[in-house]
Amino acid sequence: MGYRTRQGDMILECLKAQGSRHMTVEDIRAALRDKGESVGQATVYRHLDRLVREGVAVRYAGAGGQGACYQYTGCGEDVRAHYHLVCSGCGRMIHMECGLMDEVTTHLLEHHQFRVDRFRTVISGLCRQCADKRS
Amino acid sequence: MGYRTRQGDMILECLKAQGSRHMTVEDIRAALRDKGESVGQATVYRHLDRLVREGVAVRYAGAGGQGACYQYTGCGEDVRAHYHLVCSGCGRMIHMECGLMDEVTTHLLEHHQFRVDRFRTVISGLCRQCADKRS
DNA sequence: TTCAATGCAAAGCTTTTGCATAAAG
DNA sequence: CTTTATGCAAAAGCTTTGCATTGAA
Repeated sequence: MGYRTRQGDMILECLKAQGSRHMTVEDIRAALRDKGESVGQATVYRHLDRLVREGVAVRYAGAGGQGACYQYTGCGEDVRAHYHLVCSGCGRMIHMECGLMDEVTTHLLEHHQFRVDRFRTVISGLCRQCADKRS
Repeated sequence: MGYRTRQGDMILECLKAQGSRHMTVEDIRAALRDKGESVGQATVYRHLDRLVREGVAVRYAGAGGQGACYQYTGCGEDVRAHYHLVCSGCGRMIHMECGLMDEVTTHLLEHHQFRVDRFRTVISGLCRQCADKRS
């Protein structure tokens, strides 16, 4: 399902190379441009949507309401269920495997008729270090 | 600094009347239209920006990069805690005020050293209707 | 009378879509 | 050869800006 292309590989590489940092669509295009490559913006959007759908990346709103941020998670569909916490201070991502969150998933389904998509859900907040720094 | 106007008062009233719920710019215009009032969208944006700057309201990103959400805070009083569920099928947003989620907030802080920001956190998934439609 | 606020329309952004062309399998 | 991916440009949202006009003080 889906052909493998040079552009797709390059976009994924770009995200991976950023480690715990997120990138906007323009960040990605700029990074590719620096390597002498040019990829259409529609193509970037289409690949990022796919990566998010597959759980390889997450998408969340950037500061100030501007363009969306994308970040590599390094986990595919077959990885054990977990949620992603992203620190809005340092950008670090925490993979959270926890019984309580499994309970939440079940609770939302049974009591709120809502089927959570863990791959699209990003819990935003501050990690310990960043929270300390601000108080 | 600034004149007091009918439009400004009406917009603030609108937000206040929603209590712990947020509104988009269009929600506000629609509510005013229901009262037989018509306020230009630029005016609504300008007032909301001001209210956010003054700390009277907060702004956060809505679903999938769509319109921003604004919520009355009551000048520093705590906004009543709730999480946002967004259906990726129909785009509808569900406000979830629930004891279990309060527990989650506490749990994340105490066991994962993570301070959740409810306004930036959007739980993505499918609502009942959309889930049924797809199976 | 003065100066800020309004409303409209135009402009700016980000993201999506349609379609002919190129590339993968 | 068939099907998917690409890239361009156009379209589609949301938000901001410019400017003549209205309304507050």
